[in-house]
Amino acid sequence: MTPQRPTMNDVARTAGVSLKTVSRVVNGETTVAPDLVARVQAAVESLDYRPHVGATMLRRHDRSTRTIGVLLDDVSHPFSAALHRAVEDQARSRGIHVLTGSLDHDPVRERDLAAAFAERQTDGLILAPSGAELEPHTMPVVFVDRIPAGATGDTVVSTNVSGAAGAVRHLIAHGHRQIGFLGGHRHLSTARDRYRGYQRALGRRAGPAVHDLHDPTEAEKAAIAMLRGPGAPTALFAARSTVTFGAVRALRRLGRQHAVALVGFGDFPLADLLDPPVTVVAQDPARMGRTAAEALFERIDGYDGAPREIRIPTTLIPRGSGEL
Amino acid sequence: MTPQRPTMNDVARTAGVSLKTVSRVVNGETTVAPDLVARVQAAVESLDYRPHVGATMLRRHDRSTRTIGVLLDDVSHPFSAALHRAVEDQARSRGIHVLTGSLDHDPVRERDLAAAFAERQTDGLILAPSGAELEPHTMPVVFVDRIPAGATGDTVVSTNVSGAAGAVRHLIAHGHRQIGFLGGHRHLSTARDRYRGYQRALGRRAGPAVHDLHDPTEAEKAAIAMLRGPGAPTALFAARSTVTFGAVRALRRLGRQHAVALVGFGDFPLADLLDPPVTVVAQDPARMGRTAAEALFERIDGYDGAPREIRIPTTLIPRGSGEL
DNA sequence: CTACTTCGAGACAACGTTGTCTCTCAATGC
DNA sequence: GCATTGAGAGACAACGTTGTCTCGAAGTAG
Repeated sequence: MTPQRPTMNDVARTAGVSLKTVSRVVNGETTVAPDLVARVQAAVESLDYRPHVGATMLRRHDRSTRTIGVLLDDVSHPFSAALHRAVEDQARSRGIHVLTGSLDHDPVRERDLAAAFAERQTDGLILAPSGAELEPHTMPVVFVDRIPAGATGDTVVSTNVSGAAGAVRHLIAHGHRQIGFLGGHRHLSTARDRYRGYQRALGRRAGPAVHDLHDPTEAEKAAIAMLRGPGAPTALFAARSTVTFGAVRALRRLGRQHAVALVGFGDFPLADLLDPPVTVVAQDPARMGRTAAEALFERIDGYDGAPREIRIPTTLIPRGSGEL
Repeated sequence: MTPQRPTMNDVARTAGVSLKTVSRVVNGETTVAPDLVARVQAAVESLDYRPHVGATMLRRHDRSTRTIGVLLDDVSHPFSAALHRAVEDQARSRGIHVLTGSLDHDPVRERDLAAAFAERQTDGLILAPSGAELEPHTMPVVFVDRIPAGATGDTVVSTNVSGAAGAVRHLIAHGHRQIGFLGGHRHLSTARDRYRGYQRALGRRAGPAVHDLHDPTEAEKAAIAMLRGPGAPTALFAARSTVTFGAVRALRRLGRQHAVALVGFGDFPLADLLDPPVTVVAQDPARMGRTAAEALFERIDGYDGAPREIRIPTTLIPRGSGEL
């Protein structure tokens, strides 16, 4: 037998008033006599009554759920986690709840979760797209970190091209001419843009490049091969933090961490405590999340302008590894 | 004028069938003639019809929302983030969505968010308690990481006492007799338990102790003071990872990172790349999240046994800093 | 003292969907 | 050829709540 939560009718009966009066009290209307209010509240307490959200939504014509969805690569990854947190803070200030999901770069998961959130009628979605064909939906969507392949909507990204170019120019300014590139999956716009920045800074002097590196282990192997190969670079540019970790390990392994320069894209905790401390182009995931949330709320509130592409600046943080 | 989503009635009209037939098709009942199914589906497509969740819930007597809440200290903190991710994975395998919230050790926020989730009728809650008085609620709750002050429910925690004791015994085994303790807020059960483990391992030989350290900066100051003070320890035990960061910085600042031993409670990325690599007692946040989610789902499914306290073992990972 | 206003509180319908009942029509068995 | 069955499809009520309408009582003005 199910516990059967009490309804307004039960409350009305125990309080000895009409159903509608309970409704009024529950909704804080002022047109109820004080003693009745007290009786109703007592009954609500004693029965532990809670309004049925479904019925309330139905009657109020309220399709808004005061909930948004956030779909990121992996909520346990520091970048995604910081972004998520910033979105949550923005949402909290508006009394809105946040549903989360990790996509792991899986297009199927992306499509399914986006559809599920649409189905559950979240009021909006913040999505780090990895190339899924999204079902068309009416709900507002803001893309973060990467530019989606097909769909249109507001997009919040780092200044990937100029950030990467700045990193490489920094290496050039420190005398490096042979600079290697280690990058992530090229089907993601971030990987492509950072490579473009690298190329832009170097022109025809572009050095050896390895793409589509997935995790630190792969990156470590690629870096070792590059440093042992012909035309070995004197400096490395690592286009994302997992690749940076692999590069750090590779240099350490070869005992060349003080001989080969390294600049990574994306800051990470303890970068300043490594030996040498790692120079990075820092992104600002918190600001990206905040900005994405603001854009989404504007859309939810009815703003209907053309899709915007908002670029969040990156910052070069010289720490030692890039100034060798 | 509101966009007004279409209802089943609209679909029925455009498909030229009865309301109920649409309901049957939408719910995948098999007692509908194939041509009607096709007509209805076409109408659903063309109108972009989606069932009204409120009405569905109402009619189905379905108070379940297939959603759980996860309230942790800070979803951008690696420990919370890993735990969150594990919960999410468990939930996904059951087709359940996850609402998140960061509490920042704020009891008001804890109470408010727990109440809000109860209000929105999540089916259950996973909570890292920090001492708020929770309103009584009917929804199942599983506590993680810390043991709540008042409320009762299943609890999933690390083996804090024995883990801390093991860390300290490890230092003792390496010849240390004067071991300092750096810990977090004592109103949290984790801080108290880890201190108890420290005391248990040392008995009356317990060394200097500083409690209630909040962030790396505070911890760094405290460690420096301790190492400069009278009876300076030859080894440090840092009871949480933010404190460990501060201790690492302090030793580095004093140039004593190869002279004073350090064991931290809680693993962190790149610990193995520092100099010296940091020995830790690793927790298993992913397993804690998985376990908590399993416990919660059992409760949601109706299990009604006495509250359980599940302890997830910790693992000592010697890396160098504790073997000086 | 009457007429008019105001205010509190209940009756009733409606929101969009699904469970149950009923009806029709065709297929089946004897 | 008639009764029986069953499957497909519609009519209707109901879920728990809120908007609207109504009604009675009390207050106010003339």
